[in-house]
Amino acid sequence: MNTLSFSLLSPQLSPSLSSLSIPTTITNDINFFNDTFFEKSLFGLTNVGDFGPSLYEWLGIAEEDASLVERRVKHPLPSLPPDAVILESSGIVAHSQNPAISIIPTNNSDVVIANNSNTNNRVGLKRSAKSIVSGNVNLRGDELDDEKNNITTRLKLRESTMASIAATMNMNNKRNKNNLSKFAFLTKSESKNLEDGYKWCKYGEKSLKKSPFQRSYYRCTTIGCNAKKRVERCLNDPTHALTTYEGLHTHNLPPILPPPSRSFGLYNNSTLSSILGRGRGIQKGVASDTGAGARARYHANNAITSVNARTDSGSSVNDVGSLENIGTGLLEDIINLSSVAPQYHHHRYQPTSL
DNA sequence: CGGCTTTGACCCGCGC
DNA sequence: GCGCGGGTCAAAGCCG
Repeated sequence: MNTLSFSLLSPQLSPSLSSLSIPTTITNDINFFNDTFFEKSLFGLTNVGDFGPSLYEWLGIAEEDASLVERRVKHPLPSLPPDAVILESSGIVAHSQNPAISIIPTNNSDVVIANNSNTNNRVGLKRSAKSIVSGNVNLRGDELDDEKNNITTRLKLRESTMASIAATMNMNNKRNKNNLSKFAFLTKSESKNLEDGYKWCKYGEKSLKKSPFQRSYYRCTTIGCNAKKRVERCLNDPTHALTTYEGLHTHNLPPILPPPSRSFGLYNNSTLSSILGRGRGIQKGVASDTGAGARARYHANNAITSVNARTDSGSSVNDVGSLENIGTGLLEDIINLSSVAPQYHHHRYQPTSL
């Protein structure tokens, strides 16, 4: 198997991520998706795990194998929307109620962005991973043709996805000047927030010199966690939101939501808002906590309560406890930024220039 | 009234 | 040293 290998510039921050090798060619070797892969992959780097199982399907891993993998890794992968489709041109777009529509580059220089006008060109991808990988299904002739197309498209997607992850990691490594793990996601979204399952506190917003749009600043609300993210509109395409993550989560995903489900819409913004309580619009629940500044938190009754230093008032957030209770997230929009937004080429990603 | 966002001020690093 | 621009702070204000 051909692989791409990278080394992190700041391994002291991520000891388990001192190097990364990912395949550049399609692999059906389940052994590749082992602990090392996940711990050293983008998912391990970002600790954005604890997602549903469907990315295994996305990657073309049979469900039974995915189950084995899930038992072996600490951080399952993002779930794929149930109505996700792969365009004939091998891009993937997640159509759902969730406004964070995924776009994955087909290669380093081509990105397919779907909209309602080209849905006729989509190839459905709702078959089980088992059927995709093993073909172990009873299909009519036309269905079999579709299935073959799906398999081909899926494998192409996996290949391009791996390449995309490699490119993203490579870009990230080159940017790691300040010993901070940093990477970005570009999502097609009317919302500013990419729902990743973590609970964020918005602590600032700035107008940017080089952009007519404002940048929002968030930090993870979990005590001791230094993860931050910034969200801004893509300069070239305001319909896309650029989310830049900085630092590593030191905890698992808080189980705010019900267990992973293939129902992507379950985690849309309105649902989040209703689950998480009162709020003002779409940011609620994703970037929510008490105000900025010194915060004290305590554990009580299997819950973390965030306490604002000014008001001593708390908001209930569930524990970050056992894996069995871990929720899910939607961080699945890995993209090679330079391919869709030229202004985001490597040299623009100096840690202090964002 | 509590929880959360907004927003102006302040801080800090960098380039000139 | 100064100014610019990005990042952060925290009081005020909004909303359910």
